[in-house]
Amino acid sequence: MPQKTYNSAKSKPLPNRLALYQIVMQRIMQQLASGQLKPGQYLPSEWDLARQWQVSQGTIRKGLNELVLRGLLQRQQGIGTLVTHKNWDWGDYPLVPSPSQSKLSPMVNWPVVEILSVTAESADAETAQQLQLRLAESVWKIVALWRNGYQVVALDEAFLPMAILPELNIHFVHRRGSFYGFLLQQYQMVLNGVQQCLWMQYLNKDQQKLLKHSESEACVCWGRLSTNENGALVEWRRRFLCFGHIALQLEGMHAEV
Amino acid sequence: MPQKTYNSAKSKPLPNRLALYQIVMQRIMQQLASGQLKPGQYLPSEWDLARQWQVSQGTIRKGLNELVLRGLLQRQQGIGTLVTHKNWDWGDYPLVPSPSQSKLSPMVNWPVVEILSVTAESADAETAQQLQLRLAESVWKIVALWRNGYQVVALDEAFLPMAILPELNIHFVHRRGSFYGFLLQQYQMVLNGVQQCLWMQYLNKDQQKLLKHSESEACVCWGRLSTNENGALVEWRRRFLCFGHIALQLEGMHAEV
DNA sequence: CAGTGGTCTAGACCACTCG
DNA sequence: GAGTGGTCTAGACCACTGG
Repeated sequence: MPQKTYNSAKSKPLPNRLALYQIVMQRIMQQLASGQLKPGQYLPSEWDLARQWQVSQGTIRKGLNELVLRGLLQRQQGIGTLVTHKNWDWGDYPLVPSPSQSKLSPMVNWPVVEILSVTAESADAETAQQLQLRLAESVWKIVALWRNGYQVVALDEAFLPMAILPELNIHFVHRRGSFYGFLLQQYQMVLNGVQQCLWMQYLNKDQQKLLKHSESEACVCWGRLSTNENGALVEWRRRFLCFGHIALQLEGMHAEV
Repeated sequence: MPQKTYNSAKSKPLPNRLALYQIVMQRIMQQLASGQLKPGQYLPSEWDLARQWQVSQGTIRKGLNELVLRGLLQRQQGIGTLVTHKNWDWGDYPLVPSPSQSKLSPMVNWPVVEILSVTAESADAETAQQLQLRLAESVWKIVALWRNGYQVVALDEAFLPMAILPELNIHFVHRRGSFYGFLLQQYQMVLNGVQQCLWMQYLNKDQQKLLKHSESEACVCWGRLSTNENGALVEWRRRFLCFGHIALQLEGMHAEV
């Protein structure tokens, strides 16, 4: 009689199936998106989850570790695993006082988003290249403004191929707090940033007005390209940043040893 | 007779010992620093390393995975594990054409560093706060200029507590290509970035001259705080960036699924 | 002390690449 | 088919936290 060893497929021999630890990740993320798991809340222990979902503790562990890397969870030896306070749409990075003016206490601020518009457009050269679309192919354009208190700190322009998200409901998007949470709940889609870059460019009139930015100065722009779990390019997002005496803290650049 | 199971200490019951997978990491990094392993070169297979260093394949695996996360190695299923082409001092991030002008081919450029000076100074307010020193405590200040071809792209100012690196040999530093490689070889010290942030500030006269930057415009500044493997703060580095039509590509923000 | 996450092992099978 | 990395299991022990 063969002993129970590696039952990879769980009766599903497809080559394209998700790994068990990825299913673990998805389950956790769905609980996050649905609100069943809230920031600050503790998860069941690894062994409990293993029993509950009928996989080994090591597999649960690997799945949770991936979510720790993504900044969704954090762990404390001897205590447990809990959900971080994270702003998905902003992209993990809080605002702090600029180091060059750091007499203040290190207050960490999370800006708040307001979605200004969701429109159907045709891809311009930049968007087409980033998302690997043909020129003028249909995309959704989402414009959003980030505020830290009363101060405007960033303008987002996100572009998503309409082919991938055909029935994106504009009103739904507007009502939600988190756009990425919306994607997860409506499309079971988890975005995974694959490339980021940083550059400077001059703003157009509309952008200047929204950011109250002067015409003569270039603005810092932070671009991010994201895929879904199948590797398809889903979003190209440009973020125009308005630093006052504020800095963007990119912490946790690597896993801690 | 007890079967061989978990022999954690390897005859070293200290509580502060490094984990085996961290020793694996150090060995690999030392081979990188010494030049025994070169960019593009393949490592022995996981099983070979496991036999060679008398640990299990899973432990080798975990160590290598950490180095993949740090961008030092990359893996290809069915092929092997190889050393990436990486510029330690620059911090992993290549220069690419700015997306807003992306008619060009996606040429990736690695800038070249020139160390301008290594001096002993006393910590100013910003440095003291970042490195958690007392005001005016002794630090090394290293100034370096980054060029992409003939174009100056960044100015680095790094501060390191003299207490941690008492005998830093100035001539040694100057002769080396990589400062972090130098630290690894001379001090067996591996820096681990723990915090990064991004802000804008005006440059002083010296900085303006080196970067050929105008007085009236603010410059993008990228700060990075690093510890050694014991968690001691070792370096506060400010990088003043001069984007032309160039962008800084921050790829591999998260582990790929 | 019990319970949690962290490390480690041994062994199995899967998926991919190449000759 | 041989060899590589990728996933998974079962079981062990360690290190930390709290009551």
